[in-house]
Amino acid sequence: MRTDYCGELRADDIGREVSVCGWVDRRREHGEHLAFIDLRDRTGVVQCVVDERHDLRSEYVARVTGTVRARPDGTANPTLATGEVEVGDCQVEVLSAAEPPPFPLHSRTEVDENVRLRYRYVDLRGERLQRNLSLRAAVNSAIRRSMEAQRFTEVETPMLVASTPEGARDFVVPSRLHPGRFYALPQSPQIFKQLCMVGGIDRYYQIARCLRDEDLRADRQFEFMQLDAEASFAGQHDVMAFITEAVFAAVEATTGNRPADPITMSWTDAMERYGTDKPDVRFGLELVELTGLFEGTEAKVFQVECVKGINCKGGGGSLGRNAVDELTRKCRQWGAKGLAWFRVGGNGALDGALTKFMSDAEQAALGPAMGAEPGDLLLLVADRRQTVRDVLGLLRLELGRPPVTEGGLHFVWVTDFPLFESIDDQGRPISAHHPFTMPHPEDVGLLDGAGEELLAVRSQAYDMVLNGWELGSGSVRIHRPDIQRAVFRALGIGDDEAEERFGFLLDAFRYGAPPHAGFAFGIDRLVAILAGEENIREVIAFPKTQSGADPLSNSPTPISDRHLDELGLHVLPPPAAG
RNA sequence: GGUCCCGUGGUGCAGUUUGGAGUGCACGCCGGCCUGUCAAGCCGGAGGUCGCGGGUUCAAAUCCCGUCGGGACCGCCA
Repeated sequence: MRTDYCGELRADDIGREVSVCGWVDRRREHGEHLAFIDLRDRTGVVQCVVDERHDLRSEYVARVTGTVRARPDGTANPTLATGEVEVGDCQVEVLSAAEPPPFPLHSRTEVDENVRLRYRYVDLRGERLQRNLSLRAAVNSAIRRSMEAQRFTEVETPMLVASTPEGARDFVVPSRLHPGRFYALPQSPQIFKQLCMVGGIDRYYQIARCLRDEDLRADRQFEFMQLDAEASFAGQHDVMAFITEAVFAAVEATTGNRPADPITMSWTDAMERYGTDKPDVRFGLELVELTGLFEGTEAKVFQVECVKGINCKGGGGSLGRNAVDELTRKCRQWGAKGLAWFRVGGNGALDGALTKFMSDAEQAALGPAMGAEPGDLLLLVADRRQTVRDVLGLLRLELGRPPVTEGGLHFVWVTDFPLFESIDDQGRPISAHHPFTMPHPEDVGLLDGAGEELLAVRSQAYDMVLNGWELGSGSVRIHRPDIQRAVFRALGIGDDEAEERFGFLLDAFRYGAPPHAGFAFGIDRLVAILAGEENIREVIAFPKTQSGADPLSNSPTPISDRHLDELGLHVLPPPAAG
């Protein structure tokens, strides 16, 4: 049916008789007979010169047979890859007529996403999604090649698994053969890949679909793809090297360049300097520690556990009172009591509502501590340390985060995460990762502590961050029963509970578990950044909206009573409004 | 669970602040003219429940309340 792709015809092809197939991208008619038809397929467009009358309209599907020829002098189109040639003496065969598209396919107008999703099959024809999906395919392919070159074996793990109470909310699937019982769709292949290690697979990988029933965001869908990997007889640095190699192979395959080596930063450093565990190091505006400067201060707002600030360079002039009020409002929404701000005057003196509560020494020290120059705006938050970090971390992004397409690719490995993220009401620690994460070897002794002391225990867990996006995380897993017992004891998990929740994994470890470590990273996010998209929906063929619906297929839908009966399910009426 | 933004012919917008006839722009669509265009050009035309419901008013796209849909974010995502 077809001899060539539209977008691949070149001067070399002049004189050849070709058949091309595709969609009518655009037509330009001149009188009753002559028309220029731009025929489009996934490779691009080629101009076809049609001399007979044809009813060819936008998005008609056609097969055109003709002779490739040079365009007449002065009519070549240098903006087009096929611009030196055209297909002449065309015979046209309409393969499908088409209604006018529900929205323009070219990228000059940003069409409402709901409309694009309802007609996703039309949207997919556009240059943007064609480019993004082929980039995605190239990333997947490069990752597979890289993992295989590093002697990882691809293993497929089940989609219907046992529900576990930890972590994200599960999607559940009712069992027909076991009424009243449910499978869960996997949040990740975590348990299975560790079982693979016990099973001697040695190095496992999978480009795995993972599902979590949590609220959607620009960087989160219900279902997403991860490069999931685990290696036996390997530690943190081995795994970081494997993953860096796979990610860099994907970047190189799609951009042609190998990125700069990742920097490594401890979790504590990331939190103190960037206010987040996923630092975007493309820009400055780092958090400055000011707690010591305000020690013994008279100013009540600064008599707190922690004071930190951001120097918004030049913000004294560029940000007016309304803008600063808006920032204050946001800081309150993020959990701060307020935002203290000072404009730096021409002589370096500070101007702000709080100066009257501060000593001369404090006023004199604040500017130099923050590297202030005339015209800067100093933004301070005082509160519990965790609140200060969180709020200033968000404020920093608000003030300076560049668009995804700017600033290059800055990879960061964040290491030495705490083993426990916080202490609950009963004084028990809450796992930061999962309870099989190996503590830092220097901190194993601290596991016998209690309460707040446990928060000092570091773990051998590590995240890969790219331009402020958390690409993924991994850890060294506990394979020694004594350490596992100590962690469970710290978490307040008794033997019976451990058996009930994680029994089959613990059983497996009794039969010869190699030391192992692993990682998983989100392919959607990596592809989005490489594609210059702020939103992973732009790199997913059929994504869901923020409310978890698919405007194309109308999922989720009700199911029939007969179907429910078969599953032994009864649907309650929705809770009454009000 | 919460905060904020958006909803006007097929598409993108203006109009909403300060209520006064569905007013306007660009693209697309339909018809006509046009033999070297390429975002073709020129002429003409069609196309509207201003998301939906209620309220205020002589009068609502515009003000108020509610609701639905979309988006960004907080919570949530071990």
